[in-house]
Parts: sequence; C-alpha cells; structure tokens
Amino acid sequence: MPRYIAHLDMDAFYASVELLRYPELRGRPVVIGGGRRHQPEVLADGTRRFAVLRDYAGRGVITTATYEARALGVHSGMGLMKAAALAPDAVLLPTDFDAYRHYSRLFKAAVAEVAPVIEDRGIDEIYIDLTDVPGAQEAVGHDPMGGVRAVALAIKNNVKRATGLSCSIGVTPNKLLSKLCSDLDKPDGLTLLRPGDLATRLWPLPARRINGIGPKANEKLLGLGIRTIGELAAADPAWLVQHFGARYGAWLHEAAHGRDERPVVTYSEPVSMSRETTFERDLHARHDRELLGGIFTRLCEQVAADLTRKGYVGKTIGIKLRFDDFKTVTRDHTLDHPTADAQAIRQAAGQCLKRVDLKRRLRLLGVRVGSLRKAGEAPPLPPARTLRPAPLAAQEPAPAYTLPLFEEAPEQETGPR
DNA sequence: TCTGGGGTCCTAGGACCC
DNA sequence: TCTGGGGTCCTAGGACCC
Repeated sequence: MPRYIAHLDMDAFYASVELLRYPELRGRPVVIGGGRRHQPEVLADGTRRFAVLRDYAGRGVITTATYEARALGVHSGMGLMKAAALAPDAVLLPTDFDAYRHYSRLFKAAVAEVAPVIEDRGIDEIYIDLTDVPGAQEAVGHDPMGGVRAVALAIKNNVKRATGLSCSIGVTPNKLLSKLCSDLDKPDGLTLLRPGDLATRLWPLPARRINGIGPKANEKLLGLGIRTIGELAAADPAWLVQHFGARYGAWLHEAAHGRDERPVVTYSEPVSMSRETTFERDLHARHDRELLGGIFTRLCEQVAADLTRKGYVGKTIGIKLRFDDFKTVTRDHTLDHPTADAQAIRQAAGQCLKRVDLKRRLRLLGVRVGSLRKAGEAPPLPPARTLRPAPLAAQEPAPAYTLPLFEEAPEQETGPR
C-alpha cells in the first residue's frame, strides 16, 4: 500500500489572522512584525488608523507579509527599516501570538477530524499521514489518486470552515516531497505528485527549495555549478560526499532523488527551552550593568516559569550573547541535578557569564535550559558503576577582560569574621 | 537604513571509563 | 608502561527551520 503523506501550510498565517479582525485591510499590503508600539488606533468615528512602515524606527524584522506586500519585494526575515524603503505605505501590525496560537489550535483540530495522524511543525504547518484514512487508497475513475485528493480537499474545507483561513497542501509519498509541493500552488493550493512526476515537476526547481538546503549549502552548491534539484540529482554522490561530508553529502543525493523514509511523528519531548531578547540599543556590561542585570534576571525568571508551567526541569543551563558585530557566543554548564528554579538558573547562568569576554557592546542576551526531563520523573538510571567525580571542565583561558559583571551584588563574605 | 525569537540537529574535541 | 578501540558525557559553534 503506497504511503500518502501530506504537508499542510497555512497561507500567510499571521497576516491572514489579522485580516480576520481587520477586514478593511484586505487587498492592501500588510506586514506583521516589530515590537508593541504600533497598535491600530481607534478614532472617534469608530474607524481605525494603522501604522505604516515609513513611520517605523527600530530593529524589528518582518514575521509575515501578505501576498500584496510580497509583491512589493518584502518578505519574512527582512528588517523593517529595509522593508520601509521598499514599501513605505504598507500597513504594519504588531505580532499577537495569543491570537495565532488560538487559530493554530483551531486549524489542527479541524484537520484531526478528517485525519488524526499529525506531526506538528510549528504554529502554522503540519505533516499528516493520509495512508490509512478511509477512502485515501481508492481510485476515482481513471485517477489513482482520486481518493487521496478527495481527502485532502475535505481537510482544506474543514480548515476553512473552522477558521475562515485558507491553506496549501502537498500530497506525495514522503515528507520531503510534500513539503516542496505544498509551496508550488500557494495560496489555497493542492498539489499531488506521483513518484514518476519528480523529474518533470521538481528537477527544474532551485536546489535551495529543498527543506534542509539553507543559505550556506546553497552558496556552496552554486559555487560548484549546481543550481537546480535536477543538477543535484545528476551529481556524483561520491563527489558530493567529498565536498559536503559523508552524512550531508549522501543526504543531498537522496533528497534530490526524492527519497525520504522519515515517519510522521505524532509526539516528541522538548529538548530545551529558552528566552532571549535583543535590546533596543547595544548595551555595555559595565556602563549598563544595572539594566543588563535586570534583563538577565527577568530572562531567568521567564525560562523558569515556562519550565514550571509545562512541567519540566533541566540540568544544562546556558547563556547566549550577541555582540554589536553580530558575533554570537554561548556558554553552558551542567548541574548535578535538574532544576526549574529561577534562582538556581540565575546562579548557574551567572557563572557562565563570567567566562565571556565582555569588551564589546551586547545586542542580545539569552538564557537556555537543556537536557530536559519531566518534573517529578525519576532520573535516568545511573550507570551501575560507582561514583565518579564530575569531569573537569575543559580549561579555558580566562577572558582578557574580566569583570565585575552585572552581578546583583558581588558575593560578599557576610559571615562573622 | 542591516539582520527577532524559539527551537532542533550535527560536528568535533577532550575527559573519562571499560 | 605503552597502545588502542569503543562508548558516553560535556561544551562550543554553526546550519537550518518556522
């Protein structure tokens, strides 16, 4: 029995949710992103006044743009200041994750009514295994995929009915191809692909369209004279391995030939939780010590709250810093026992911070807790050996520029003398 | 007008154990 | 004392994705 895997992608999801509540914006270029300060203003006559890109100043990026805005050359990930140069009259709305999460739950529930085997891929997309959905394996007339097409249409209709939103679906034998296909006919698309259609439909596309080939790999491929999926498919696998390493090289070859056996995974445990923030202006460890200390503490409290709310503890505490030159460093430290306690996290993260050279100004600070396990669950069985001392931390030269950082207060010996 | 925030996975070296 | 192979854990960085 052939596998039928669907990839469903909501069309311009955040922007489309916003259009549900601001229908007067339909047809206009709209961009979602940035901070808080551009809420629409309700005027005396009940109409709304929206912020436009030209008035924006700050470090935000676009998270989603309507198709009208995309036509002007803006796209997600683009800095808002740059977008403003291209589309100064586009409407700018702040992100409202609570609203998007609400509609995310609605559309996923609507899909589940038709096909329950769903893999979550974030707020606006999912994979669905249609293989065992009743009717999916039946031909309709001369169309061997008529049954699965009907199932996919039922899913699209159910999503539309439940949310008022459109989505695009690709249906193929695997996740890799379905992800590619859901993008071919956006918005409101439905693309089915049989294995035999690979060469004609997909090989002409840029290799960059494959999920897993990012900017770096693509640049390297271009440098090697490979632009399309077809050209990648024709490349000698041994040659790919030479240039990209055993694992990635072999995967590139498989991907270009449309081969992918990954199952649809309906549940997975989280690996880490983190909070980070980019400052409105770059901050200096010394000059902005108090401000940074406050932000640092707040990030620790937020991660701790996230862990607690979701019922996890973790024992690897890490920090992330991004400097004004955009260089990013991380430090982490593994505790003996997992925790979700803000003070314990703050303490360990503070130790990590002391191992970083803080000459340069910072633009971002983040706190992460990894090696998660469910709170209240027994730790994994310790090896049957005996106690062993904690491994020595790899020795690191102390930073040239050491600190009285942004500790709340330097640890003082407070005891009696 | 430079470049958000939340994730996952991979690689690679060193420590340590058997 | 030397050599060494396999495995796990820890840490840092980076690619990639939504």
